Amino acid sequence: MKWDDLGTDACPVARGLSVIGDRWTMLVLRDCFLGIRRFEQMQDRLGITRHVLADRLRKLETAGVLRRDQYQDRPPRFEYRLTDRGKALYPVLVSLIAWADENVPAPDTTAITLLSRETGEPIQPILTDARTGKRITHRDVTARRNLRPS
Amino acid sequence: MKWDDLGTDACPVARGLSVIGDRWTMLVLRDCFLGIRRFEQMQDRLGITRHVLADRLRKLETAGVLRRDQYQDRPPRFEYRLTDRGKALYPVLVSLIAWADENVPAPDTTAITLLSRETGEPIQPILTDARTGKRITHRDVTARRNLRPS
DNA sequence: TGATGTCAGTTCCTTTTTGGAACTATGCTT
DNA sequence: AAGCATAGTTCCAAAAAGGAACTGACATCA
Repeated sequence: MKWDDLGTDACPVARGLSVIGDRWTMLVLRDCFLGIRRFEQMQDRLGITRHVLADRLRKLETAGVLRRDQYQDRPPRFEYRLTDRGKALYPVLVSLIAWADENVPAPDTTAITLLSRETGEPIQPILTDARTGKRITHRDVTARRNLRPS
Repeated sequence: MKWDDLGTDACPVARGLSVIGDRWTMLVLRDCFLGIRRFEQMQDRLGITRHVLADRLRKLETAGVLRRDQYQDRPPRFEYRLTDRGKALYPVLVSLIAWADENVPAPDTTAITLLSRETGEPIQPILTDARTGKRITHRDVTARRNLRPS
């Protein structure tokens, strides 16, 4: 498999990674979820080089994950916002945060906790099945490859 | 920020991506979750170049996500298995699958469905808070940066 | 008026990473 | 003896990322 073919692969993992599976994209999206919208701000925060950032934003726009809005005419200025498709990536981000918090040691100065906006209590994200309400672990699940009639 | 510094960043997203945030790593782990254990098999399935695969496996072993087991002495042969830390990545993988299935169109020949091993029914993974049982969306959550006393 | 600053990029060049193919080493099978 | 299997390594070319400077349209400051 070649990187450029991931987007049309039968496997959803491959297709997903064709959009978010590179060094910087999820960090860009993290900033979007934190409310960062502008090029300069992202570049300052991420330390990514400008043309790589421009390229990623273009690709995310093409993929329908971000929308590029003009917020001022003269001179023309743009900001990037998550679309619904982008917002739908939140579980991926949260799962990653939960994993990293437990499995990749933080430097001892800072860390981040997710809090319920309602109660202010820390949340503990787990994956459940919407139908049964039961927790999902890799032991409970198999994968079926569906061949559609052609 | 530089790529090599991600691993010690205060942000768990950055730390997580320092382990799994490159082009191929999650595809390698997908195969591991599917029961693939050997170098040749992974290389055949992924089409990744051999030295990149060797490098990723080494890094995943160093990160404690995979364990390299010798399964035969003469000649020495090894296989790679998920550790508990690796298995803990399952929610990230499932969230990605769920997102891609809905948001990155598949070619019309095949797709993959996750099934409950118990009931055989398709599962519909959602993220919930283990404490309250409520569904987690990005509107319900804020992030707190914890400064520990030094 | 000129100098400086902001924003959203682009351009140019260097360094790093990846791709592609061949090669190594050890034993097993025909 | 000639392949085959496994788990890599080595070498070179191509692609991607890093770094720094530059552009263009405006605003602000002195």
